[in-house]
Amino acid sequence: MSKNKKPSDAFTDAIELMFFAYRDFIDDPDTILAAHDFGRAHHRVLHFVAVSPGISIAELLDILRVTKQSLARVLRDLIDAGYIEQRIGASDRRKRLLHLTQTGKALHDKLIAPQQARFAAVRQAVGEAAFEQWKHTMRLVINSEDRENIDQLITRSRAAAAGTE
Amino acid sequence: MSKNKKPSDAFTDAIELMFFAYRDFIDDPDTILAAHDFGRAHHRVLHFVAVSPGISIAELLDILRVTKQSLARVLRDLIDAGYIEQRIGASDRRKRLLHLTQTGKALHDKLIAPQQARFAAVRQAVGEAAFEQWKHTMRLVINSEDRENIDQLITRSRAAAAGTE
DNA sequence: TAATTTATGTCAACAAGACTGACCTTTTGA
DNA sequence: TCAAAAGGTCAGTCTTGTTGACATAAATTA
Repeated sequence: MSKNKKPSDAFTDAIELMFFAYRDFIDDPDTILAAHDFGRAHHRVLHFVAVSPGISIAELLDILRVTKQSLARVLRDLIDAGYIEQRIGASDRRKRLLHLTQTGKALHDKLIAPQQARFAAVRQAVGEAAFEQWKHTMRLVINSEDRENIDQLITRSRAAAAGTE
Repeated sequence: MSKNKKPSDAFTDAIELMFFAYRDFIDDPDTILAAHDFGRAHHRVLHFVAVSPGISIAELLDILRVTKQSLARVLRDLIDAGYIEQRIGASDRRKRLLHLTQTGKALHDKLIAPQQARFAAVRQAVGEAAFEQWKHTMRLVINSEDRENIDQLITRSRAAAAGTE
């Protein structure tokens, strides 16, 4: 009975999986952040500075898609608290290039750890191949016009991470 | 050089895919909602009432993981605007069971359409099997203690959707 | 050199949506 | 009958998003 679905009824499971997976995925860092009097907005800034050391304000605005004012507020908090430092650009002295301090790196590591553990468990459960397949599929959920930029960002992230050791 | 990664450097790509995929996934409905003077919070309520007709306030609070006050505000908006109606529970008259009105259903359809289109394109690109594999993997991103509840919710969603035709 | 554009900072004001804590009514069930 | 459960509501706070205006320093262009 009723194996027949309207086309418009499709994909509700996928949509709900996005909601619940994201909800849980973001929950562990949120708990840690609360203890530091920071919020998700601070986390996002910390993360993209971590993976793109030397990123400029304009680039960060482009990734986060928030206004200058929204960014300025949380960035100020992070700088004042000594987690991020600004360096004046060598080639273009108008630019403020952002870097994590040692404390900033430590906090980022602490925030990312539960998310890494989550994905380590997932890969463990489904296997390497299925996990790579998941990433490939997930990439296609992103707007097509953004994919190449994000590919580059992820490549840079890998390089930055490798440089940390 | 530096093919060797620290264990702590792993999964950054997966983490960023979560961020960007969710960002774009949520963007289309947001645009539609703005035209109706509603926000994401309204969307979430509308959605879970759509897929679980007759859901109670307490159940909805449990899914959304927000406070009674947060829910009350947006629910009030939706009821006042005629998108959701409350029916007093037959077996327990303390409960307010939530249902979409015809207008509510129409709005929900409009909001979910771009997300369905997004996943239709993804499934088209990767194939049925890989898409099912993606869903299986995505389910494991959810906290293990929540998975069975969500399985049931998704099953109910399917039933509700099938009943619509 | 002078004028313009770019990158960034900052101020004020506002809105959505989350939170806490208190207190209320209605209904149920022991 | 009375405590517990389901829900409603009030007041106040916080974070994070928004707009629009204006300021400064450095780079670029005419």
